[in-house]
Amino acid sequence: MEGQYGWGTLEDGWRKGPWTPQEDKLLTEHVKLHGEGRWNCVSRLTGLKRSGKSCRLRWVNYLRPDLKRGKITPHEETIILELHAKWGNRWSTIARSLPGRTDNEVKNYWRTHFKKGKPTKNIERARARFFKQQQEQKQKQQQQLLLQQQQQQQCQLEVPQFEEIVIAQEMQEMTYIYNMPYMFQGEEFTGNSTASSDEKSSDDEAYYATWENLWNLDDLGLDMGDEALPFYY
DNA sequence: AAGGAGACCAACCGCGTCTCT
DNA sequence: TAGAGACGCGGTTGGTCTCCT
Repeated sequence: MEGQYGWGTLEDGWRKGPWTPQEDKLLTEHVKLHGEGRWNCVSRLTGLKRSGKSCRLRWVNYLRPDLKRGKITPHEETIILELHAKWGNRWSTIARSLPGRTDNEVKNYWRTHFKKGKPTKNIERARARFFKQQQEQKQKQQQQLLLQQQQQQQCQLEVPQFEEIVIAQEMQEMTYIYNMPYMFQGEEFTGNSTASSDEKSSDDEAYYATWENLWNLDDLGLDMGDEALPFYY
């Protein structure tokens, strides 16, 4: 059974398609009165010819008063990238870290901006900046280690084992990546890009390859459990 | 000005998990 | 403990808008 019913269609007694302002009003009043949850009771209590599923979705994605309208900011974009690298397509988990944003919004944003290796200019700059800063960080770290070794040799102290040095470096990189979203806060990613392809060294390309994997995580079909590690492992 | 392409977003669907009886 | 219903999540679709040629 299917027929025209206002803007949408009526199927199995349930209305489908775009919501009308009247329906929105009914649903909003219902939630104000009874709170969220028990979505299957909504149609009975309000007279709305919408399934519980449809009501929940409309409320969560559109009617909730705490929703943030407008475009995703560069800072939010960075957070999305970071968390997607960490959790994959767990949109609701990612959305929880972005107050006022829904999983649907995050998912749509990811698909239009990053799916199929189509990073925006902002992301290109973010990547370039990430790489540059990480390189600087590494150089600094190596210089420090060298200095430390020299001092230890002079004092005839035991030099740290190679593994210890590597672990220390990795720890520092992890801290850096976790702090990325905060470093970009309130900025327009105007940092000088080092992304010029002609200037890339082989090391550069290795890092870029890592980022490319991040953009195409979906395509890898990875089954990441709760203990899934961030991409840089 | 018109048409095509791509971006954006609301909404639906299917499936897995949770909760209650 | 098992089954049914409710709920939540990720994937997908389709309509509208915007920009470019």
